[in-house]
Amino acid sequence: MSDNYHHGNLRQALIDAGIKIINESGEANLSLRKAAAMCKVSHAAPYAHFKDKNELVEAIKATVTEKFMEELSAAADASPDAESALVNMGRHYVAFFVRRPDYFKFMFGSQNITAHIRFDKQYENDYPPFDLLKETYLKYLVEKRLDKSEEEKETELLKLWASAHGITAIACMSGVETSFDWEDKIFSDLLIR
Amino acid sequence: MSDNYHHGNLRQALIDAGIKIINESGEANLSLRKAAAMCKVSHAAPYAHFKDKNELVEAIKATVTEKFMEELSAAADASPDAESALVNMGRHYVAFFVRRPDYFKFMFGSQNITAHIRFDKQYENDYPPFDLLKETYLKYLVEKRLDKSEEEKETELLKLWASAHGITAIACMSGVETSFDWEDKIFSDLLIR
DNA sequence: ACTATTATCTTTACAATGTCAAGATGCTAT
DNA sequence: ATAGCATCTTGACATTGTAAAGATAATAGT
Repeated sequence: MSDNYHHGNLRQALIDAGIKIINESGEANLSLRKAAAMCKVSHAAPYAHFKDKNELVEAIKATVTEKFMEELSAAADASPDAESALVNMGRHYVAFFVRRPDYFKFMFGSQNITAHIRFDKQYENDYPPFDLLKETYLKYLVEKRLDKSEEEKETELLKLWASAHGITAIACMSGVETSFDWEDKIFSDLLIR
Repeated sequence: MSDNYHHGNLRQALIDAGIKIINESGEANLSLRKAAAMCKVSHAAPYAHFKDKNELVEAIKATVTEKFMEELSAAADASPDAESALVNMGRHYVAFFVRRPDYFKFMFGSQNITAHIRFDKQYENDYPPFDLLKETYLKYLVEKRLDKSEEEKETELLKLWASAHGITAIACMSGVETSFDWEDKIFSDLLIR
């Protein structure tokens, strides 16, 4: 192939450029034209490989999902049994994205909310729904006369919030199918302990 | 106030217009100029009330959070004790956004992933990480010789995924503070039952 | 009541972007 | 060798965010 005119593998190069842009300056800065420029190609060249910007975005997401899968599989394979595989996968699920928060924001679009889990100090939370949850949870502990360690409390509160948030995220995804009303059961389950 | 020139409460009107746009055609379609047009005001008028587009977006988010809080508070207030308040809040947490998935997408940007929780039929999932989790969970059941109902399995699988996803989302938010390594504990906790 | 100040809004302008259309270039199969 | 196709370029246009300059209305101070 000639050096200038035909790029060789522009499609993959555009995906890589896109990932680089997202890593360096967030999704807001991702544009077809910038990705094209990084590949030293005209601004309309991407249209030979992607129908529109969204198709590039989807391709990038597919690539990230692939990497994600590799890490999860490795975690599962490295575990002696399924139980530890589950725990390990959970850990890597979190770790993969925590290492690159921009990926998570890109894939799932997380918000910038400041919330303080700790109980030992009074913090100002800027997300009232979390405050309410925290307060209610504390009331629950008092009512039930449960005496938990700082650590236990943080774990449980985070579990409650994470489950609510995670379930909501999943429920808002178009294709989730369940056969019964799982919500109630899950939230009460979380408290029986 | 004069009718044309000074709007009266343009700031709130822009927020309302923004919410309407998001409800009707998603966040991608939200633009300062459209919101301004809906308020019958020139395209630069919003700059008297918002520094830039992001400030309008943040104001809209604050409004949504307010409504969200109202629903959660109502749920808590209507509950006889804190335990049921927690369960109720969880239910309304989900319900609020499920009623308007666009709000959740706007607030937290959820993806369109198709995943099938059900075990009684073989579905094609388009999100491999979920498949892996499902498989591993099934292995776990076999290894431990656990015999659970379809309903129990679905609940538990969803709980696992939701927790992982929710914890990740929360961990990727900038300001979350914890005092210890909660991840491990949470994932193993979820299995002890 | 009059004027100065400020908040609000308009008009104009520009750069970045997504997208389309027309054409150029190089590859490949017949 | 040539026809057809994939790939890329150039040029154009509409949408958008944003800045600057000025117009208009409300308000405060005198």
